[in-house]
Formats: sequence, C-alpha cells, structure tokens
Amino acid sequence: MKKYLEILKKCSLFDQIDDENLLRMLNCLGAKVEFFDKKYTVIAEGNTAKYIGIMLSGSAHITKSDFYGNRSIISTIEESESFAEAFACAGMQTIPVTITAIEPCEVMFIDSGHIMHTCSNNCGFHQQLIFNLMKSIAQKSLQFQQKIDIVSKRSTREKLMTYLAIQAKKSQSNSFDIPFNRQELADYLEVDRSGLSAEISKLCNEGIISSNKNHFELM
Amino acid sequence: MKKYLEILKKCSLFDQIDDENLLRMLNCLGAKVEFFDKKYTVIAEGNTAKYIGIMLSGSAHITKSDFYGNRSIISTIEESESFAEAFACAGMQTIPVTITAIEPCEVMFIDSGHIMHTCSNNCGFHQQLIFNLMKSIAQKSLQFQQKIDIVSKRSTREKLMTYLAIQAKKSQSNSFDIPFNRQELADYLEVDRSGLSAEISKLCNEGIISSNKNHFELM
DNA sequence: AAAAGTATGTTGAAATTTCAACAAAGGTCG
DNA sequence: CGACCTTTGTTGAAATTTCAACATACTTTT
Repeated sequence: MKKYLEILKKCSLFDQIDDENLLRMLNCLGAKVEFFDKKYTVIAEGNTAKYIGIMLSGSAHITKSDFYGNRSIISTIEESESFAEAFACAGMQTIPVTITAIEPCEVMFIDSGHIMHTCSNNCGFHQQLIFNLMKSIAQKSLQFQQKIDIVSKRSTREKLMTYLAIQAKKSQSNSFDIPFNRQELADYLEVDRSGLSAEISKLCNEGIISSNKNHFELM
Repeated sequence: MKKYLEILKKCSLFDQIDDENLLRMLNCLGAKVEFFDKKYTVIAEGNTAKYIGIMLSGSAHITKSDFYGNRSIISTIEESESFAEAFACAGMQTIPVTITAIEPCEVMFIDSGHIMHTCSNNCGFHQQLIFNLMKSIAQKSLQFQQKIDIVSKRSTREKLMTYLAIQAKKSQSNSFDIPFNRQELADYLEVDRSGLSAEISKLCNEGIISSNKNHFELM
C-alpha cells in the first residue's frame, strides 16, 4: 500500500491522519486495490453496496440509464476522490448506478462495514475516519444540490452557463478545462447534444464565452 | 422536552436510543425549541449553518430562488424529520437555501458542534447519534439523486410520472396524497404550472392517472 | 352572505428543445 | 498514408415548453 501513500494523503477521507497510522489503518480495514481498463465497469448497477471506493489513478463516470436507454451522467470521479460512500452508509443493499472507467484506473476498495464498526485493535484514528467519511458524504450531498441547481434551469443556455460558472469558481479562474466531451456534457446537463453545440456556438459568437474542445473561457 | 418524546422517537436521528438516554442527551446537547407561524421563515439563506433542525410538528419547504426570482422547491420537511444536517457537517459557514413554514411549526434546534465533539460527560449514546446522523445525511444524498432522476427527464409528463411513481412506492399504494398544490408541484418538478395542469388533465383523460386536488391515483 | 383573494384549468402564440440527417474535422490503426 | 471510426457543428422540421391572459372554482375574510 505504501506506493499509494502520496495519493491517499490527498483523499479527504484520510484528513488529519498521519502516514504511519494511515498505512496501519488500511491494513486493519482490509483495503484492496483493483485495476480497470478504459471503458470497463468499475461497479455495475445492482452490485452490492458494501464497498467504498477511492480513485488512486485515472477517472470515471457515475451514470444511470433510464427505461428508454437515455444515459445520464450523474458525476465524475477524479483522482484521489472517494465514491459510493452514501449507498453503504444509507443502508442500501445494492448500488443504483453504474461506474465506468474513462481511462485506465486503479481503485482501492474498503468494506464499509469495517469503517462503521470500530475494530478490535481500537485504533485511535478510527473516530477521525468516521468524521471524515461523514464530511465527505455531506459534501457530496451539497454537490448534488448544485447539480439540481444546474438541471433545474429551464434552457440549455442557462444550464450551460450555470455549469461553467461553477467550474470557473472551482478552478479559481475564468479559463479552465472541463472533464467532458460534447456528448458527455450534454448527458451531464441533461440536454440534447446538437442543441448544446448550437448554443455553445451562439455564446462564442456573442462573445460571452470562448471554447476550444474541452477548454472554456468566460469573457 | 418530555412532551416531545413521542415525536422525537420517530426521528431517525435517535434510532436505537432509549427514552431516558434521549432526554438526557437533549439536555447535554443544549436542544432548544422554537415556534413558527405559517409562511414564516424557519431559516433564511445566509444564516449560520451550525444548527441542525428537527420538525416536531408542522411542515416546511426548502426553497431556493434564482437570479430572476424563479422559485425552486428543493424538498419538503415533514413531521419528525431532521433537516439542514449536511450544511453543518460539510463545513459550510452559511446556509444556501431558505426554509419556510407551510403551516405552524415547532422546530427543535441542536448545535451541530455539540454533536460532532463528544461531550465531557461522555454519554454512551453519543456514538450512536453520530452514526444515525451519518445515515441520515447519506439517505438525504440518495433523495437528491432521486430528485435528479426526476428533473433530468425531458418532458413534463415524464417528470410528473417519475415523481408520482416514487410517491406511490413511498406510500406503498397506488392511491396517495402529495404535499404540494399545483404551483408547488411545478416548482418542485421545475416546470411551468399551466403546462403541468394541462398535462395532468391529459393523463386523466387518457385514463393513466386520476387526480383530485393533491390526491392522486395511478391506474 | 358578499367580497376579495387564491388556486386551477384552458387556450393560442412565441420561444425552445428535440430529433434526424448530414458534412466537416479529428483520431486511430493497419 | 489512407481507410475507417468518432466527434462536433449545422440545419430545418416536428414536438414541447413557456408565457400571458382569462374564466372558473374554491377559500378566506369581513
């Protein structure tokens, strides 16, 4: 596990936990690492909800397809982020979404039961881990609220501009990359791809934004 | 606090905690109760995020208004439900939404700091409370995902049917009441009120649903 | 019980989104 | 390098949503 130390330290789940204790804890929690190639399924809908994931390298999409096959991208998972915590903690048996690797990934899995039930060794940082987990779930919850803010806008233009404003704020710059191509952005904003392309063109012509592939700039 | 015991026992925040310990804990946590009349603001946007609320009686809406004044209803708060947990636990300083009483309300407030930091008396049920809080936040997070499922549908009809299907499942019956009038339902589904009314009429004529005021039945 | 105010349903016009089809541009791989 | 595949932008038609205006039904107030 030592080789993953640097990236794990960036994961908010392990805030305030020092190197030595982190490694000991991972051992105690029975953490294991798996690899996934591009486009492979990291967790499929219907799988057991008991594992919490941490993206050690690479990135993935959390998606859901409806009855008619319309794909919706719920969110992205970037390096050092944890995911699927809420399902286990809410007491769900199975996962209601699919997680797919965008690029080759290394993922660490931890059995949530090991986190929730204090271990016999009673390691002192377990309590800290539980607080970190709670904070992480709460922050995800706020992210969902933010996504609702976006998709509840009535027009494609408003959805896009709301999304871009959030991304700009996140990267603390008016010039930034987004983690989506056009189709994926449409799936995330829940709009039609061609309509989205047309709207981006318009906004560029009006001088409100400029865009090149997945790079955007707010004017 | 004793008069609120029956309702507090229904709040999932206090699962697995017996009467005596619950009362002792509330005292220890410094819980206080406030009253709000219909249409009054329970928590205003921008207020400190440090309090967690529990609806002892009555109900409220969590809303957000955008730049143009379009109101969006994020969710409802019913009797015995807790609310505003995520803001405090995510480390936010202020609340980004407004909570408004639909009818006269009694609300219990608990300083989240008192929950997060184990008290000096070291009451044994504090740990249970923290787990309950975590579960509660996780479940809210899933509710938000459900709401995203609804508003990400492309047509008013699909949004409405998705919402009604969830409500039917929740009440374990095809015949149920919803906590919204037409305008509120539109604000929740993020659609135009008159269009929603027209769609409900159509669905009734087609024999897919029947509706009378806020009572609905799936055929 | 009347008056005033609020909620709901209906309608047609305007604006927008979706859909389908295609062309252009960019990548990948033998 | 050329063939093939994927992504992106463009367009017009069809479907849908929003908007505004109004009539009706229902509530609340006096």
